[in-house]
Amino acid sequence: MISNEELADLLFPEVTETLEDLEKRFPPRNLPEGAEVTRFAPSPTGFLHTGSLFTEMIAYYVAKQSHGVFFFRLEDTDTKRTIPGAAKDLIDQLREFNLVHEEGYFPEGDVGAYGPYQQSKRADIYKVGIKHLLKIGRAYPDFCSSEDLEKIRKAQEESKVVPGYYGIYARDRNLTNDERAARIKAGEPWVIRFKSLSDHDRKMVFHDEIRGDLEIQENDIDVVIYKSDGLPTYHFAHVMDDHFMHTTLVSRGEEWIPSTPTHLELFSAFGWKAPKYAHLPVIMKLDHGNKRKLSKRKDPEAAVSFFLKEGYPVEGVKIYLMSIANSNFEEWCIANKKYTLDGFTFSFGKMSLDGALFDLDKLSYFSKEAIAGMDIDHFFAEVEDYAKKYNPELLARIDEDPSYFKKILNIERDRPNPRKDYAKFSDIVPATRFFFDDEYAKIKAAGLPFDEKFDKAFIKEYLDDIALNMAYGPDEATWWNSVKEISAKHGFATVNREYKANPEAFKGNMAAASSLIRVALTGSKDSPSMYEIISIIGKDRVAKRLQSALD
RNA sequence: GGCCCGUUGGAGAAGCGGCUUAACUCAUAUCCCUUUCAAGGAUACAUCCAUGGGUUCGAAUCCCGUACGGGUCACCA
Repeated sequence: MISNEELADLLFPEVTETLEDLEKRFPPRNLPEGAEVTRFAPSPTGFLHTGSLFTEMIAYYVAKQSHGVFFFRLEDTDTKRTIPGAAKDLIDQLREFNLVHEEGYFPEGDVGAYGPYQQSKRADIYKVGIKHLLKIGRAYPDFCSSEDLEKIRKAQEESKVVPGYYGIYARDRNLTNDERAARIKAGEPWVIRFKSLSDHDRKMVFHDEIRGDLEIQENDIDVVIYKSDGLPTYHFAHVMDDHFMHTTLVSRGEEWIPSTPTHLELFSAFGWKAPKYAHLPVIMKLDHGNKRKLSKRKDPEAAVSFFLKEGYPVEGVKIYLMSIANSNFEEWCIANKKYTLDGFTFSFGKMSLDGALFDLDKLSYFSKEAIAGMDIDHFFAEVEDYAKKYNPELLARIDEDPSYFKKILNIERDRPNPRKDYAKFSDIVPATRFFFDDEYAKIKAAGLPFDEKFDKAFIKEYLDDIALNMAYGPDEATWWNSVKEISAKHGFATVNREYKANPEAFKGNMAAASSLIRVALTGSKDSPSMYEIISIIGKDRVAKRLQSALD
């Protein structure tokens, strides 16, 4: 009769380390009371999802505000789905968001004492745990092929019982060790399953930091914990890693709630204390009246790269996500008169339970606030950085004359209520075209939208007068007064009250007059402060545009 | 289908048995300011908290059923 120990040795002859050895290798962290150790543990299976960024950000802030540790672990146990380069992209994007970990996996190499931080490199560690479970009789080899499992599932469907590998359906659960040994020696392929002692008819309660006490049916399915490719499944890797990396709080998507009982049973089989759990709501999207998960395929905003490419300021995106995470955040911002994450304390208790709909309008609002809150040097640096990475057209414009461009960006910013017309950096390109003579020529060629009630000869006469005789400085009031004076000569009312009282007596009011100048200058009826525009473009070019507008 | 989670205006939400005539923010609309636009200021926008019962002197708030939405039942995470 073969014992559990002998069976374990037969399965893993190369494993000589014990759990105690691992405990020594990964001693407890020396952290102050109340410090949380959190992590972000994505799979390198694609781009960084907006929901992942949300999860990541929360884990990051929970660790930071408790003076704990935030680390990054690469969950690459699914070798089939792993995409080369995805891990690097993930981290590059986290860098852009200033949410990089100081401990964990990096493409250039791990940082930290609890690694490796890449699960595919932890196979020897997992084997120690598997062997331990084998020895204490809480795990066993299973020889079912995928066809066998399919057959079991079919039978269960027909008899309308809960599908899964459990109870009488767990075919190889009650094999004798002698049988197991014989089949292993015969070279049959196997996986290792966890022997669950739970009862499906019983309920267990666990505490969730967001949802409170959750009552869930126990999980009596014997889950696979060690795959035939020599790597563990998520369930097992999570338990081993978060134990030896001393994670105190696991924040993850709510899709993990149903498997938490399994994880908890795994922890207790080892005799370990489980971490706290916070199951986060998923960000949703409204689709034809129905809520659904933000989808990689259908929604561009599901990819974090979308925000980066469009040029949403990262602060704006983060502020927006925080406003979804904690409902009191916005009020905090208003009370503090600034839109920033600095100094705000995130709390799980203030999280809503169901998934928020992603709202681009609100993101735009926060992004405008974020941009308006930057000083001009910071703003310019951000725009330049964005242009270099994502927008060659914009970059070319900046490079033509950086100081000119900076002046353009600074229009109506130097004031208590700065202009808020840019929600994202890509908005800058169309909004600033007219400042460049080549672009202005194109706008003009397409036709300047002068008010049709004025005939061309009149407009020309008026604009010539303005070009030659208006004051180009030294301040806005002087300039505007001169414009009014000239306009009056051409029959415009300088006092709107007078115009309203007797519209027939005038060519129009100052709105109409200034509109002629604005259209000639910018090609549009809408623009920011004309005085600032004139100051930036300069007297000569302004005069030229005004005088040739009707050509 | 079983199990789990959820349901307050177009959106994010506050609310934790009487203080609610349901905060606050975005969006939308109107008005004001104004040389246009953006911003800013003001006002409007849920007769009611998915729904049906119940508990209570009193319910958005507690209990039960129903509906709807989401999640989960892999050698994926």
